[in-house]
Amino acid sequence: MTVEQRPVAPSGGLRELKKQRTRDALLRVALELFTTKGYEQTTVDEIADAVDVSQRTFFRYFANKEAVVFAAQDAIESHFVDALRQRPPAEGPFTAMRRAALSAWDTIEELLSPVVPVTLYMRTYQVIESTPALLAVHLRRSAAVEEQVAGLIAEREGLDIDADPRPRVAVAAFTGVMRVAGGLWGQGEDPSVSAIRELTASYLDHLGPALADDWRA
Amino acid sequence: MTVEQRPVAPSGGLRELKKQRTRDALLRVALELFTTKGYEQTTVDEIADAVDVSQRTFFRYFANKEAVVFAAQDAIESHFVDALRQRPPAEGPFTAMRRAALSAWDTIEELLSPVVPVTLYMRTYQVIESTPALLAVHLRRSAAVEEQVAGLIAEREGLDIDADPRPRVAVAAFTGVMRVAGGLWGQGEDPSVSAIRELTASYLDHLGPALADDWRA
DNA sequence: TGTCAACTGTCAGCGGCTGACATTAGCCTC
DNA sequence: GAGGCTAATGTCAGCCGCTGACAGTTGACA
Repeated sequence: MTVEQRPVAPSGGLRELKKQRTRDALLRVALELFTTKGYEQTTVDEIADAVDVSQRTFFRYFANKEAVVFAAQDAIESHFVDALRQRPPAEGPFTAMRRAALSAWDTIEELLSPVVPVTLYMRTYQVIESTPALLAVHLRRSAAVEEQVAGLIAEREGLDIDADPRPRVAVAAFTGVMRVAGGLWGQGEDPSVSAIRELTASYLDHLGPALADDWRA
Repeated sequence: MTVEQRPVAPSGGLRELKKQRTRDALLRVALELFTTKGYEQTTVDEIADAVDVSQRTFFRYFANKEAVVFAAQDAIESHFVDALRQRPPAEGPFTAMRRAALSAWDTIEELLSPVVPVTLYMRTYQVIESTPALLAVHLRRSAAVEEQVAGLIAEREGLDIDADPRPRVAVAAFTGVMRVAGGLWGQGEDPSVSAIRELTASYLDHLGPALADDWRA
């Protein structure tokens, strides 16, 4: 009942519907402000005022100012994890992660658009990458996902995650590369889904060669 | 008292010395408090009071509360970068990074002890790993170092960092593994330098095997 | 319609942090 | 030494994020 409701699950009730509306309004207004005047330049009071709601109410919907920024990211991350779960067990760890990532990008529009315009999210991502405080939180959240993914990989391979280092190591390398791609995309000029998708694919392709200690081959 | 003493060292001024002392005092008191009662449970006012200094003065020495925590980390990171710079150019990227990391751990005592007791730093590291806000900042800082290291690697190999993805990819994989080791060490029970050193070495050894897509070999 | 529970607003307050201005104290010259 | 200069510090006021407490409002449901 507190802060982390799902954007979905409407199901009748005027009360529920109003809540849904306020939450959506807060989310969109906030992202709009963040992407136009910047995250730190935007005050929680401004957001609340724009939605005609008290500041206290804002904090009843979102645990803190950051939480608004990562509301969409939440969905995306579990989207990727779901995709990974559906990979056939025969695929090796890297193949599975790679395909899960790419297929997650492919279906991101359907996932996001009910909640937030996709282009707004894309701009939000760039705000994350360029705002130190947000980047820090983003990295920490990624680390948490990473741990979860490592667990999944260990499970797929029938390994004990605390006994065999390979799941965590492989996932660390994988998400490290993903992060590089995301970072470069955030700095680039093409804020489209296809751009980040291609970057991801290309950089993952370079992981193997990059690990050889002799690059002059 | 009668004899006028000329300061032998040019940096000997009383003013400079006092500044040094307050800074050191703030640093140690802060780390001591953080490691005993926790980072968020410690107030900047407490720290300042313990050193008989106004809160405002604290913020003149450290940009923010976090900065105290990472003061030592600063030294360590540039220590590693320096070690990497001194690696013979013939070494491949991974060999160079690996040896730089291990040699940095080997000489960490001499580096730290003038500023802060090494055991205090070790405990501080565990506070970082277990405090979400600090972990986030730590990861962001690591990302910055990563970028710097990628530049160095590119330079060693005579590559254009924006044209060839391999430097960033390799470094991302490398530091990903380092982070896993650091995280596990922070959760473990042996807060010694040798423990983290061994963990680091062992996990780096697993990077190659972990990247093979078939782990049943 | 009236009761109950959920949702919201208001208020007071804490902690991190900053700008502005006054005060102290090291430094340097005469 | 006395006095002027300036860096370092203290004090004060205030913003912003965030929280607990309490009271008022408004859906839900008998």
